[in-house]
Amino acid sequence: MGIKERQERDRQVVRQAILAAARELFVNEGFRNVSMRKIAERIEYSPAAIYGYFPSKDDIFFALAEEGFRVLADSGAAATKRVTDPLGRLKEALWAFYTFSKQYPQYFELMFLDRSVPSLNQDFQRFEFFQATTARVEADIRACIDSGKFSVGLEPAAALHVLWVGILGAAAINHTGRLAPGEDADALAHDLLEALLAGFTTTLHTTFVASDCALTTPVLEATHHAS
Amino acid sequence: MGIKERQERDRQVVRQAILAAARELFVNEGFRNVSMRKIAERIEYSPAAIYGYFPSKDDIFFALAEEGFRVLADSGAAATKRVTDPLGRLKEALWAFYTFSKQYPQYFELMFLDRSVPSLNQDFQRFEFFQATTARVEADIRACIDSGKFSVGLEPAAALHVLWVGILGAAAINHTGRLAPGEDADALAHDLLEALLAGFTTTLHTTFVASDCALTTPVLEATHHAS
DNA sequence: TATTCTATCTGAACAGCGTTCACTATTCAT
DNA sequence: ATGAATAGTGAACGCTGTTCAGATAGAATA
Repeated sequence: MGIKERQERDRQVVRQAILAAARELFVNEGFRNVSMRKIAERIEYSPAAIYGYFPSKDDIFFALAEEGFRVLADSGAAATKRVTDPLGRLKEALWAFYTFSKQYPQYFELMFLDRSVPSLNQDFQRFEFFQATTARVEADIRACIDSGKFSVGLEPAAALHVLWVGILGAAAINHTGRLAPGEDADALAHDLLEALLAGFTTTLHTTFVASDCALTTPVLEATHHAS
Repeated sequence: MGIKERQERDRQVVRQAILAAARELFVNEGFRNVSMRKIAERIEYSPAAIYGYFPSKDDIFFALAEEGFRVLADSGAAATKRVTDPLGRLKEALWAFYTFSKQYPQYFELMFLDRSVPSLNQDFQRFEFFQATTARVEADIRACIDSGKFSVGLEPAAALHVLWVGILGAAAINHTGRLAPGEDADALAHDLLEALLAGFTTTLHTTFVASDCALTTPVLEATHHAS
């Protein structure tokens, strides 16, 4: 009674072929150059055939994003494998994220910058790989706090988000290339992490209080923006 | 001999009508929902007519981005208008950027996140408004350093980029909404700036040296990434 | 005034896109 | 051998940015 199994196996082969073709277009030709017809041409099927395996183009991107999170998680694991010092592990993990954004710019854009894939906007928190990774880094941050290396007045989860969002900004600016001519994105990412970690080791939590400026309310209430 | 002038005036009227229609679609319906045909329908012209005013759709987006930079520059100017303290001005300017990203998400995406408009990738440094604004903030940073408020071992330009890239990351995460369920983007942006400024006031510049980890070389040389 | 020239706008078309659907061909279960 | 289920196709729908020949209107010239 191995017929059903073989059929299922065949299905997976075609499914993987679709994903491989999509991934190749995605990585090499870029995000916007992936089309159902191009995928179909590469696997020598008709465009309509793909819809027997994926409900829509978005679902293909969703599957690619899952791959991306797997690769990112493995990158982080590999980067922190040989380091036992919590602060060292933290640095490695953060830099692994930045490195990932440079090595797989298309994946990075899909996973963290793009808004055009509805399923990704909705089910973002479902990616276990990402959750597992953040949990691991969070533990390192907690260790840094407990050992007195960090005196930041933040919960580990919040501190992680601060660091991660910071390096995300550096990755984003490197991705778009929107930098002043003389600036180097790598040095920028480096300096940013340095400043953030320095702030974590010494912050008295009084530098940036809300009453200093209009931090809690929008600065622009009425603008001259044309409607 | 006012005929040429009137013709030119009429041209500008139509040109502005095109931009107004594009802007309305852009702001209300979103980035990807702007199409030449929809613009044409709104101004009651044929789609082809637009090409007499803009060489391509990209150039319309370029013009919208210019508007965006103007709005952003004005936001920054308004936010820092009543503040004379350099550090206060710096905070206001940074927060004005974050506020802008929330108030005009479509502009923000076009100006700082998107890569699908070729002309923006190429001519980014040509936006004078942005340059003028950064120069002003840079002066405030220099004042902070000179007065001893900042002991950061960075040039004002580099320090500005660090701060700006940090808040850009917070804006980006708020834009995509890719945050853990319990997290608040505003608080995150706040904590990030706090940590960065704290790092600037106290950093000994020895926290994050390259030799500590593989900061200068990619962590992922060989991955299991399917080719 | 009649004619030529110029600028502007249109309709139709091209090539591409995601997606749907009636239909065929193949394979499995009875 | 017959009926049912499955996989894949070709054609089409409505959309996209863009191009181009032709029409129309107005200004400049004779």
